[in-house]
Amino acid sequence: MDQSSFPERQHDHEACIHAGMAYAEAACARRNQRFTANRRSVLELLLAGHRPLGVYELMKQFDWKGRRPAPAQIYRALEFLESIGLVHRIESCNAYLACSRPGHHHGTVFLVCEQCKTVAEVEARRMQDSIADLAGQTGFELHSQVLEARGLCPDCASTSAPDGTDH
Amino acid sequence: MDQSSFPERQHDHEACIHAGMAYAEAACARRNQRFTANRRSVLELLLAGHRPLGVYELMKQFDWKGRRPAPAQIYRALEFLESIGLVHRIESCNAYLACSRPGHHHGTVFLVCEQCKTVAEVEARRMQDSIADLAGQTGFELHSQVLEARGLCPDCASTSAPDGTDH
DNA sequence: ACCATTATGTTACACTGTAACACTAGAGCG
DNA sequence: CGCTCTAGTGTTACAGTGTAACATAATGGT
Repeated sequence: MDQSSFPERQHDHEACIHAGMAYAEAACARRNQRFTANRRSVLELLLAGHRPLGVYELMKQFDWKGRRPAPAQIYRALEFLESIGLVHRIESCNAYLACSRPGHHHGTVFLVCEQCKTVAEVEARRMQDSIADLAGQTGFELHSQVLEARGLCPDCASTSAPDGTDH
Repeated sequence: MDQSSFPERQHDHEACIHAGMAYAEAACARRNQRFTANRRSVLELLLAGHRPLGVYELMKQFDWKGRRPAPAQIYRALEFLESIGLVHRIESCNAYLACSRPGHHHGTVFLVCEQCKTVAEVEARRMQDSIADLAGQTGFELHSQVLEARGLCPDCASTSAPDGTDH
């Protein structure tokens, strides 16, 4: 199998952090909203973590004048970042992930590795179309979707089945 | 639009409760596992509720010799019922739903109404195939999927846009 | 009857999420 | 500059979700 096509392997982490911060600046400017220290810190932690982080994890990492913020602080930043498409909530993890491709966050599927906890975000127009068809056929008015696959990323799949009988 | 095809409209509630209980009996017998009072009660509540119920809701409804069970009690029953495919966890609701079609619970999508909270469970082989393809192409070893659509069921969509401009 | 296994009853606690309210920083304006 | 309005913050308190651990009870097999 061509594991090199797995998204987590081919992206430039520094670049995506930078792109994320830059996109956030631009998006806020465009909407006349403020990219405050609080929001900036949460986004930086998520971009650096590069996997879904729970709110407590964020709180612990939040080195903030010697004190720790309350949950509400974090949730507010997350809600804001989600609203401009820079952060996704991964429902099956109760955790939040920085979007790796700001500006292209429509109809994506999250491939969640149950072992190393990394998440790949892949475009899935066919699934998007399928679910829209399904809604249309049944008269359901679609607002949003939760599309998450759980399993093992190529790295973990190969190490947990090193004899080659990995399927 | 043909709203009569929306699954929630065309099923026989009494029959699905009965089928669920009967299926549970059979599944337990087949596996030499016990269908205890605890498990039976939780399944009955879920079948009767016919929408996703949180653990606290279940606990409150659990009229059980004048006392209330602790969460662990409920979680144990839910875990068991999920393992034999009679209950699904709806991730985007943090709640549990009795399977409306016991024995056919593979590759289904849940259509969650954000207004009346009902959930329709529809077969979606195309989405199943798409996600399997996606995993195959990227070398991801797929274990399970979370496929949930959020929006308005036909009833709620029509009442919230009675002038016909519902999209 | 005995033992092993499975499930229950219970306590306690950790994580996740929200409501409410007082306070502060910025933006707009006279 | 000072006033006012708003968005965002800092904080407390609490509600909901989920698990660990351990003692007890019920069942099944020999």
